[in-house]
Amino acid sequence: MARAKFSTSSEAVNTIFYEAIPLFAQSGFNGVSMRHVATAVGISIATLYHHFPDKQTLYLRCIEEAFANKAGGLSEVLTKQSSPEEQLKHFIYRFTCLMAEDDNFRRLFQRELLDGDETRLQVLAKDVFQIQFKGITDLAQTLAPQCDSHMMAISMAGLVLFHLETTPIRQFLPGGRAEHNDPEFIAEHVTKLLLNGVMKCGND
Amino acid sequence: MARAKFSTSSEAVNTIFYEAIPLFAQSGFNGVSMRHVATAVGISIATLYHHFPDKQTLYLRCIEEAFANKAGGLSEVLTKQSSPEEQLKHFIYRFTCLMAEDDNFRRLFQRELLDGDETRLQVLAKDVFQIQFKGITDLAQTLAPQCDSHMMAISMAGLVLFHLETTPIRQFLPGGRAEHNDPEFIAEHVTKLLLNGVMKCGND
DNA sequence: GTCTATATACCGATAGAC
DNA sequence: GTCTATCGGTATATAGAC
Repeated sequence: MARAKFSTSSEAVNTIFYEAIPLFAQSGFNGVSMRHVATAVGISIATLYHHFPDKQTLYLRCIEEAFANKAGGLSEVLTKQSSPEEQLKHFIYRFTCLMAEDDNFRRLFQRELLDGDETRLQVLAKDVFQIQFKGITDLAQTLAPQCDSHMMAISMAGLVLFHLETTPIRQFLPGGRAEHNDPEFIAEHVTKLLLNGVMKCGND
Repeated sequence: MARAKFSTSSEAVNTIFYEAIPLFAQSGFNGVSMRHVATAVGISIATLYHHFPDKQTLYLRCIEEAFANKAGGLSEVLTKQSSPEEQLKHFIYRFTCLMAEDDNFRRLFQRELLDGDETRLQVLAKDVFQIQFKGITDLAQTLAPQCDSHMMAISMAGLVLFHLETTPIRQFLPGGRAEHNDPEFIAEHVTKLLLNGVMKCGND
């Protein structure tokens, strides 16, 4: 019998999450084998199966773990500021930084949009995003009462996320520069665009 | 010897593309086996390998094929209209319809953003998107000369694509309604947002 | 809690006949 | 151009010892 690497089960499980989440975020469900995960953790496949009944369950628990850790940070983003414009500016800046600093979360989310079945997306929407998304629609409602706040909330999040999502290819597209990947630069561009529209975007 | 299903090699190859592209778009490179493709086409694995040397090459040729078919459609989108506002409105509408009607193309693009290595993204940018993207930056330059046209072009495309990308989860988020998935509805929302900004988005 | 060993299935890829 | 048969490797998952 090999010496126990972890003294408690939850210690082992946490280490498995720590190693597996970046792997799944990087290569996706089908791109990561139980062997990969076990090797990364430094345990055998059998031990991995001792902690999780199957690969599907391991993956889902990783998703839950990665998203649960993020829900708290998203809540802080929507604190009240003086004016609606300040609220928007503050939200975009914090949201951009939060998404930029955690590629794992962002990539897992993108992968779920592509591969998640209806049940999984429903759980994700209800249990992880609902409260935060409601906060964004409320902000949109304050800023533009005459507008569809659901569409506006999607637009606000999408502007930020698409800039981050396209980071690896933008350097090869006309006009792409390194500073375009700076969260502060992205946040400033998105805020100006949202506040003024495309025609007056360069003005302050 | 089995009777020949296809009379020419290119006929077989085209049928392989026709079956393989939706499979790769749906499940990704690692989610589709050569067996799956061969079965979908109605040929054996060995026959598939007669037409493509390996799986990697098949996948890359599928990407090229799917994207080549789209490049033409994107060119038409940037025809000159009377005013810059009309140009923008026309571009957003055509771009939205084009992306909405071809899930395969859009999903393959999203997957490449997640999984494509630097070489593949460079080829994609230079050979597929460069000309079209240059057209969008030119439009952005016309609309907002004082603005970073690269950032603005990304924002314009991102607004449309993120609405399409989040279609499967939006129905579970607060305020989500079926008509939010209508390309015309999306195009109208995005156009208004770009032209007026968030504060005046509901006005015409 | 961890291991070795193994069952079973599928993977990508090839050989060689027709 | 297409097939059957097969190779070597890896996948998920389990059995059973310690």
